[in-house]
Amino acid sequence: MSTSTRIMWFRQDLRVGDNPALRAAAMAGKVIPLFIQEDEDAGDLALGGASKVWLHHALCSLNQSLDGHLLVRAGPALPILEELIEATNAEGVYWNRCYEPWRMARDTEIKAVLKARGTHCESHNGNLLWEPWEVNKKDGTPYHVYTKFYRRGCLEAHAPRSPLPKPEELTFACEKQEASAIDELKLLPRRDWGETIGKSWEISEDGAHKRLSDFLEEGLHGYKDDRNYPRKPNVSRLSPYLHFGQISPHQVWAAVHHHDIDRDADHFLSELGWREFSYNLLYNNPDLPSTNLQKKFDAFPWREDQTALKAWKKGLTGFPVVDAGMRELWQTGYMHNRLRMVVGSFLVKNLMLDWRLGERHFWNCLFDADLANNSAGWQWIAGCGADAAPYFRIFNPILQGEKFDPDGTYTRHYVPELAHMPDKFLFRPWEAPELVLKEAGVTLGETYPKPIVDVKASRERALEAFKSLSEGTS
DNA sequence: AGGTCGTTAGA
DNA sequence: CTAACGACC
Repeated sequence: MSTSTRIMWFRQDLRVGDNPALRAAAMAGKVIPLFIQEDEDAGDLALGGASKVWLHHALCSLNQSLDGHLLVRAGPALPILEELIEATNAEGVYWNRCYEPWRMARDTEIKAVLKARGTHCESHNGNLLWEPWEVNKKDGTPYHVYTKFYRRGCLEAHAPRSPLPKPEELTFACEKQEASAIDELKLLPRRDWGETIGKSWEISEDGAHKRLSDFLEEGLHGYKDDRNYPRKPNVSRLSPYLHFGQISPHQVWAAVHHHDIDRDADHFLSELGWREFSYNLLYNNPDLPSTNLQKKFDAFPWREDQTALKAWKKGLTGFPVVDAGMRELWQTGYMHNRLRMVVGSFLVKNLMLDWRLGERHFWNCLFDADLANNSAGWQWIAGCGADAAPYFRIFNPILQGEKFDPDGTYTRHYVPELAHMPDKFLFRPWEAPELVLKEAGVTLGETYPKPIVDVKASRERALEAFKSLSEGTS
């Protein structure tokens, strides 16, 4: 092996297994593993509170995997890299690509500057099964319809590569680092929220693989149907691990292929396809996080209502299934996908508040906050995105509860003040007779809010508003 | 990846 | 009278 020094710049690939850039760096020389807290480069897209908590633990774990050698810095990436190259005589910098528009622009600049000064730069694909610029229709333009994108654009192109093993040999070109360096990034909040929020997760590369194998064992069978029931163990909960790269989609893809690809496995893989689709949309539409993909929505008459927004964020809308979802988010840094659709529809359609407000809140509160997935998801539920839910598809927050949480287990867990409500009225407590409320220990407006909107009237209001948009193209 | 309403087949 | 289905929003 060469004795030259190589910087491995970790970003959203906080793992040792299946890490193409790390492997390449390790084969080329001695390695300086580096992480940069990039909030200064990120601007408005600085990490949300929950993401910081996850990142803190992920870095501690990665540092352990690297035997304490992880260098940690904070600030604009380019000067930090230049300074480190200067100080260590590093001959190359290696990273796995990220796809946030601000990162792509910045990485291009970094590559140009470093190459100009004679430093070798290598970027790899560690995060996506298909590069976003690879998947296009025959005429070279991007897909707008998910099924075509995935079935034709992805699956018929080439199979995802197999996961790479850990580097056979990893020699460091730096000393062990002070254990307190990660603490000094001050990623953990002062209040105890940071500790309680993460307690049900094992935030490490090993934890990611345990989660995957548990899911394959307990959750994949029946996935297609049971993934919609928030109390069932049939969702993978891999999203935060995938976002931070503690597991790669290639590793997940390969592990699923060790099973029969039945309808459940096929459906689960297609959810990875949605992740690819979101990245493809973001790549082709850098304004996806802030701008309606369908221009006609620019004229949409969003309401201003701070009181309603606050009630939504706090899980005090008076709609038990909505409140359960919002409280799950606040308490655990996660929300089941079915609930994301329900609370999203409620915000955008029943409250008629701008989807970007929901996007921002999710960005702050979700462990898996991911620019591509979050913005594509909100555009989907708002109806302004690509291959989006048609505008008239408005979830009924009562029926969704009755259908997907039929015995109320999930809702009662997160809305304990309704624990003793009978199933019949759990999702519509305002319709319960006085005696039923009294026996359940519920006083509407005191122990639990009255509904902040009328379902029927707000639904019609949203349909009217959407109808008012010009029926012009896109 | 929905909901609502009207119609119809069937208890 | 209710469940199942399709049209439409």
